[in-house]
Amino acid sequence: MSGTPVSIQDLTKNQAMVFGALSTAEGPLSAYAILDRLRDQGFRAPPQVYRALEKLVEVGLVHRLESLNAFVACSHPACSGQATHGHEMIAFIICESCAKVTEINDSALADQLTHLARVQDFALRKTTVELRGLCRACSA
Amino acid sequence: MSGTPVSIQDLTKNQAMVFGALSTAEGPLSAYAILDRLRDQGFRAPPQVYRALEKLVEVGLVHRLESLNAFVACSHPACSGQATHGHEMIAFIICESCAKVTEINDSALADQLTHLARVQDFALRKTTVELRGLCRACSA
DNA sequence: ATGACACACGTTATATCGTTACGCAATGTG
DNA sequence: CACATTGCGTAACGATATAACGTGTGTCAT
Repeated sequence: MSGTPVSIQDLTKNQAMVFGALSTAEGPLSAYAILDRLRDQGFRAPPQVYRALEKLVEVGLVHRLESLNAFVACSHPACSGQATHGHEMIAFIICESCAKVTEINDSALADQLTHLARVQDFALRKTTVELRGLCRACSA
Repeated sequence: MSGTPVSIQDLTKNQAMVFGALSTAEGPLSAYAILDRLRDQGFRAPPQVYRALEKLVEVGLVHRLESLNAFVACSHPACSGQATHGHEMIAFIICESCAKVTEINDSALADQLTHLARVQDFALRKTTVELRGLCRACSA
C-alpha cells in the first residue's frame, strides 16, 4: 500500500501543479481551463490533466462537479481527504451567477442518503449532491 | 402561456419520438444513443435530439443524469411532470453494473436540501442528487 | 548487476457530448 | 396580407474525455 498518498506531500509533480491551479482559482475549473493555466509550466495535452485529476479526486483533495463538468479543490482547511471518509457524501451549493461553490458536509443529509440506499439494499459507492441557484449576494 | 405543454398529448413529433425512445429503453440513454435509435425514423443530427430533450426536461417528462451525461424517461406512472412540482428535487439511484435507475421522491430529503439552501440564503433553482453503486441484484 | 515490473509521464489521435448559426416551412395573429 | 413565432433540417464547430503507444526511472527479487 505504499502507493496510497494521503496528503499534499505525496503528490507527484503534475498532481501538485494541477492541485495548485485549482487552489489558486476562485472557483471551479474545467480540465481544459486547468490545462490552459498550466501551459506555461509545460503542460501540453489533456491526459496530463485528467490523470492528475483522477488521482486527486480519488484521494479527496479535489472534487468533481458533475453538473458543471468541472473541478474544485477541496475547501477543507488543509484538506487531505480525511474527515468523514468512507464515503464522501458532500453536498455542493453552486451559484449560477458568480460560480462560487460552497462545500457542505451535513451529517443529517448523509444519514438520509445512506438510509435511502439501505432501504433498497443498494451498495453505495459514490454520491453526487449539487444544489444550483443564486447565492445571497447574487440574488439581492 | 399557451406554450406550456403539460402532457404527452402536447408534444411535437420530434419530442414524442425522443420520449418514445427513452420510454422504450431499459435504462438511460445518451443523446447520441437516442439519435442512433431514431435514424431509421428520419433523425439526422444532434440538435434535433437536444432540442427535444430540452423541452422534455423542462416539462419534467425526462430527467437528465448529470453523472452519466444521459437521460431517462420519468418513471412516474403516466408521468406528466406534475406531482411535487415547484422544484423537482428527485434523487436517482444508479446501478453501475446493470445501469438500472430508480427514481426517488423523498420528502424528508427534499426538506433537508431546502433547509441547507435556506440557511445560506441560497435561492435554489435546481437540485441534482445521484447515488451510484450496485443494486441488490448486482451486488449479490 | 540485471532483468522484470510498476509507475509517472509525454504525445498523438480519436471518441463522446453539446452548441452555434443559418435557412426554410407552417401556423397564427394583427 | 404582413409579420412574428415556432418547429424543424443541416452544416459546422466547440468542449469534454479517453485510448493507445512509447519512454524513462525507480524498486527489488534473483
